[in-house]
Amino acid sequence: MPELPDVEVFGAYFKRHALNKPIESVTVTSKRIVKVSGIEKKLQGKSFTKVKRHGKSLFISLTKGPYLVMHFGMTGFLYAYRDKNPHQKHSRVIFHFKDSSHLAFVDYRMFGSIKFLEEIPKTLGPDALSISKPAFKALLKKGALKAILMDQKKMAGVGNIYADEICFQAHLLPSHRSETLTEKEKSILFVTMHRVLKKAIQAKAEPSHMPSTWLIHERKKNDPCPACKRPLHKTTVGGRSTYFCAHCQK
DNA sequence: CTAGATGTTAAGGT
DNA sequence: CACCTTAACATCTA
Repeated sequence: MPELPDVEVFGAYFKRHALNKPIESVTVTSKRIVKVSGIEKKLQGKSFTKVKRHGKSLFISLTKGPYLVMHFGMTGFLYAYRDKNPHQKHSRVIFHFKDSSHLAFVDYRMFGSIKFLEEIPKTLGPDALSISKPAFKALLKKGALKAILMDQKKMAGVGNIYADEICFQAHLLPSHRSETLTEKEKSILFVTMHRVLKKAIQAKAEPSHMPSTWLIHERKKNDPCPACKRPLHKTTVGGRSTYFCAHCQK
């Protein structure tokens, strides 16, 4: 679930529920998630002052010191609650604020991570919503189109679900070799990516709020293409399960 | 019971 | 060496 649009929504949620509140304590239930030793001491008494998203990560500024960086893996999300609320089943880290509210980092599969970093790591490419058109086009040199869209080193933010969606709406096959794309197709791809990500954010990253013409609703074998109703195909591209319409995408 | 699932990364192969 | 593919991680569900 957590690709760029989802993490953008998590960022807004974090802002609403966790910004500028002194931290009373931190509970770590799963050490695996937290890549920082002594996180409790490092956060105690400080406040989160700013959040920015880059790709699929949140970079959270503290009163002082490096960023607290959250990555949500495959199944991570945030959950805020007050004293009496029951907390989520798979809370791995809980931030307790002095005003007696709490924010839980929930992640049943534990592929998420929380760490401290001084800056955005160089292993991450430019954010998919900030990258310029020429820089984007320059990435489309070699390899399967979808693999490039998902490569976080080249460009950060697009994952498996939205890569399929972008290819579908751009009428291009995920397996399309990028070296054979025309300039025009590259432009269409760029514009489509931007539009898909923006709309997904407007829909709060909630598929049920996205147009029924989107591929995102159809991720079972033989589901009908939202455009032409022919059955979709399933393959593997870049090592990930991929859905596409052989009729609508070239 | 088995296979597969939205991500990342290390390891293996060409 | 560069590039691509696969396995592993932990847990749940179809």
